[in-house]
Amino acid sequence: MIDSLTHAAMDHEEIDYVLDEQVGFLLRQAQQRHTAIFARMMLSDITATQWATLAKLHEIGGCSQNLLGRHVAMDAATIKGVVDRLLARELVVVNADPADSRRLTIDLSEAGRDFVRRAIPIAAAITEETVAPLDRQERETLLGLLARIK
Amino acid sequence: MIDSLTHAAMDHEEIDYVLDEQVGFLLRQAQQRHTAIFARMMLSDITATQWATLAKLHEIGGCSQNLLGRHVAMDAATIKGVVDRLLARELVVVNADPADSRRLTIDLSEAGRDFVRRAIPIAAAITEETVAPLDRQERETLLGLLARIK
DNA sequence: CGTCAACCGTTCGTGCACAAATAGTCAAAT
DNA sequence: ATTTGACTATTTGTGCACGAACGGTTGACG
Repeated sequence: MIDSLTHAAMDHEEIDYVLDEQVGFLLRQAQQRHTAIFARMMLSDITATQWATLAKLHEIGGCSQNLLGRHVAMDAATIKGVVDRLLARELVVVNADPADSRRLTIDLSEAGRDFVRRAIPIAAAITEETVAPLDRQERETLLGLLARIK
Repeated sequence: MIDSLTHAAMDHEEIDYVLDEQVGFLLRQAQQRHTAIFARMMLSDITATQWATLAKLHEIGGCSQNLLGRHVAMDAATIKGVVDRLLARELVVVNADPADSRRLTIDLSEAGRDFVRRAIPIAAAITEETVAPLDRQERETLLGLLARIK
């Protein structure tokens, strides 16, 4: 009797869906905290996306705008806005590609290179602060898992 | 000689900062993928934040707008926009709180309750798809680590 | 040679996210 | 009873993020 009642209840029972245990909800909150840490610690009100763009230019050197966007996981519309704001701060320079008139070549300006040099230790500290609740092994685990679902 | 050269190099060497290994950059990309999965699978062009709001209302019942925002990790300005869009779709209803004229009470509408019932299995499938590259134990680990840095 | 598919940058519209400022309301302490 | 401080919702402004559409360029292929 109890069994049949239980079984009948199961038939109509909703899936156990608890918002606070969903990976998407947790991802959003983790990123919110990271963004807040970034805004508090980074120089000159540079945002995380702007920093990603500068850091990638520092890694790979000059690059067409769209390709740069692919390197930092931004679509064409987004990278354009980011580059425009970096341009307004004179941290990057834009040149027409003489060999292909479709392309704009984006480079760090001298001020941009200087900024990156000063900001790298801060960016490292931001990462450290973001994962501060985790020990060294847990940090490695988290990076590995995130890389696999990205 | 080699040692002293190495040591001299270390003195001026920049911190090893590789963008693709930074937790913030990986978090953003993981969330981008989740958002894309969500947009592809969810009903009626409901976004992940709108869904979070509906699902939380389903969990806790009616709620003031600001408190609802705190439950779903959105500030007052953000939750207002989300509620406005849900209101335009007639998935929620708004009533003045008779006991406190500052408050607006947000509730699921009948259509909203119906939508949540139909969407819960889909939301569960979206979570499943997001963590599909991970096995059961890795999923648990990821949720635990994210919860600690959120 | 033409054309055609693939690529480049740009623009528009929608939707989060948050800081800061505003105005109204409430409760509690003086 | 007034004031104080906390809370409510709202508005404005800036910055991602992405889909969709556009026009221009390139290179390859028939």
